[in-house]
Amino acid sequence: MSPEDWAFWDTWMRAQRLLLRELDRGLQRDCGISKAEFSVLVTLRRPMRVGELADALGWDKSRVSHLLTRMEKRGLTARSEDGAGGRRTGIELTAEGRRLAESATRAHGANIRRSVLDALTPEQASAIRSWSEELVERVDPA
Amino acid sequence: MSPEDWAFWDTWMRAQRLLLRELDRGLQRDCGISKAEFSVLVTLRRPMRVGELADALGWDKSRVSHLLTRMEKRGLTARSEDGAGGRRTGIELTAEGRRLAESATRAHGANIRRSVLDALTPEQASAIRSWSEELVERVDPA
DNA sequence: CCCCAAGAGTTGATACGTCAACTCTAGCTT
DNA sequence: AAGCTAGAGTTGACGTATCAACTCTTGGGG
Repeated sequence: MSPEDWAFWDTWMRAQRLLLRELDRGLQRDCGISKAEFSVLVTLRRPMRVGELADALGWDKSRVSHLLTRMEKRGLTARSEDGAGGRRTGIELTAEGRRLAESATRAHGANIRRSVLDALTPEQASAIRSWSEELVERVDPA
Repeated sequence: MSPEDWAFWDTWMRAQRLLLRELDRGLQRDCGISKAEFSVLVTLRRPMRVGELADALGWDKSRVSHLLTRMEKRGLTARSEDGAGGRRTGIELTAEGRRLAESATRAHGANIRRSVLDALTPEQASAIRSWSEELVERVDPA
């Protein structure tokens, strides 16, 4: 790696970190939740199993389980008690969770638009899109 | 935010996460250190104060202090005992730390080149470079 | 029918980042 | 010189991510 390569890489990663930090703080400030919690809220649109949610998010089951435990304590999600027939029915949002999902989507979307999308030129957007798609395809074709 | 905007954003962030995860694992596998530790190793080329290192990295002092405590336990860095004259002399790499810094730079650089740089078209690279520079300038002009 | 193997989910240990509170020192004020 | 304040550094608490170990259920052989 040449010094220019390192400089390019450092700047890129620095921009990335600054952006994520700004968005995280916005979400925390406006809605009182973390980005991970936001992801759960918008993904859990219907009752699911833990494994299903983990797959949808591309996360590890353990991470989902820990996060659900914390969200459950705050009344955002619920684990349904094992059904009488012995079937596990899974997890779902509470009414409070659904309400938050709605308002957080609005607030977070506005932040993203303002901090990122509005500042992108069409060429930048298409280059980033193509790079992202290629990388996802290469690393995680599923 | 339109559904296309959300899809664009989700793909971008997903690519970012996959990339960082891959590089982190490579660094851990090849050198036994985290990305944060790598940053300290390459930045701490001479004895410094904690605050100076924190500024250079753009991190908070507390984070640096915690990380130094962990790295010290593993023999990578040392806090110099307060000098006789009452001057604080700060922190530095051990010989082991210097050795690791050298080899990790090589290994990590090769991973970055292979996973990222070699896969970028010139247009993608220049779009990403310009976006990164603009964002860093906007958010953290220092 | 019993046992066991596989999968789902949870838990605990450890590492990490952030925030706020704390300690210590040095330089300044009076 | 005594006290105060500002800045540096550390620590503790908490939320979070990852890994491995564990439990529980279930479904399939014997």
